[in-house]
Amino acid sequence: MAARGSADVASVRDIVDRLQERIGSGEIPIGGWIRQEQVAQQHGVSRTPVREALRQLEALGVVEMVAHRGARVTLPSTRDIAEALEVRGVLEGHAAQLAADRITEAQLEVLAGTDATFRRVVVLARDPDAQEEARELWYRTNSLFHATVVEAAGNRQLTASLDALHHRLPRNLTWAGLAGDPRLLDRNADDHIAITAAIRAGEGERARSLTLQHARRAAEMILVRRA
Amino acid sequence: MAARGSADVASVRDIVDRLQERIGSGEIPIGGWIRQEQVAQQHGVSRTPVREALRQLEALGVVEMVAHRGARVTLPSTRDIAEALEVRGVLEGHAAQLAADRITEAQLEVLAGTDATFRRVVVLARDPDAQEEARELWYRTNSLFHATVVEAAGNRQLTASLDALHHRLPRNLTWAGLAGDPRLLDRNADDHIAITAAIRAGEGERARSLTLQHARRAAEMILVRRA
DNA sequence: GATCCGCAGATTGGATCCAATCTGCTTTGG
DNA sequence: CCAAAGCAGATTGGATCCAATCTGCGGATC
Repeated sequence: MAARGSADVASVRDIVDRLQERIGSGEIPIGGWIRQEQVAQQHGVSRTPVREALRQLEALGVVEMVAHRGARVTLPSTRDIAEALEVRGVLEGHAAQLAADRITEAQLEVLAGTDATFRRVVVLARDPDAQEEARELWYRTNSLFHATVVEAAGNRQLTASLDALHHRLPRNLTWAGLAGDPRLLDRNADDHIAITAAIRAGEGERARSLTLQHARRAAEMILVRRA
Repeated sequence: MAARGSADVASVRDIVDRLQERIGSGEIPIGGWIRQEQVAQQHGVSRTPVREALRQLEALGVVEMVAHRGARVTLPSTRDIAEALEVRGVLEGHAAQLAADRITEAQLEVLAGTDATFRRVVVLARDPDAQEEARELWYRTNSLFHATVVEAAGNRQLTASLDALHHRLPRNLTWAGLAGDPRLLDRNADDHIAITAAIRAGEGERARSLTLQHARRAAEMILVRRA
């Protein structure tokens, strides 16, 4: 059985997934170097499959490989982030539009649930001692909301394109912009609720434009924070 | 110097590019297997860098690797193609909308040139002996048109997302739908010209909806052809 | 005291080697 | 004559080995 970090003997796919997790969670910091030998030992394999995994991550835009120096987690520029969020808004907007026609009753239930949770987060975030809990809850809820809309759109290529974009962006970027300002958080909750309402009403065009606006507002907050 | 197929000693990046070319041009057929040893010899390297290149292509969705059997060029399903074309329409539609605000005079010149060439192709395609020439010219012109619009949009993430999508689709797919029907080809030329006009007039919303319609028509033709 | 040079250690890139697995053909049994 | 078993060749997956290169540090030089 597993004596090392995770499972004994791992496939390339496993290594890719594990590294994505560790990068996404911040365990491996943005701009940080990834040592092949270290990853190899953690997974109980030689460097060969690790190198292949790193090449996949390179193709996905998650890391960049520098000759004879190694792989480091891609550090997106402010421009990259702004552009990626714009594209994300476009794709999610389209997903929302499709969802308005195709969403199932069960998926609408899920959205109703996230709406309620977003409201709870607004309240929770007022407590200075619950910031970490609020962040975690908001992040999970936000992920669920967007994943549900995209799933309801029922277009796998759309899902794939959005996944690719997300992997190129640091996680919790939006929360960094929301944190500390109750008004922004409140508006964020309103955005989600309005999108749900438009989808439920079958108003695709409105769902699309609300989603695009929502993404652009998120982008603004993030860029202001970084400026 | 190079005694072998292309350049002597190639980097992983070179191998990726070369394989993409050979897949895109149809030299390696869809569904065909890629032999590591063969590619290695053609590039004057061992199988190690070839495997890394194949892993990148796998991450890009260009090939799929089957354990102990090898890499084969991805065979997209009809559904995959339909969905990818839908997403492409959305992204290019957005690009057209942005282009309407940002396009330069020089880029508009290029579009004027492609418009003229599209008209020439319509005429050329009436000659049964010039089919191959027409196909080639249409393909080059179409690529230039879309590349120019995306470039004018000035969003690198949008470009990257579209490139990723294109690599997942067989080349010359649209021509396969257009070929042999002068009415469709004529309409295709009209589409491009109308989009150019909307961009030139700065009417972003119209450019967007025309582009989306254009993509959907292309999708329809392709799917009818495959059905 | 600052700068340049060069060497030791660390790390990667790629070649080669071997075990595991798959394919297709041949053989064997019904 | 057909189906199942088995064997040989081909091919991949991964481990290991070695050369090339980069980094950081210490000493020589001005």
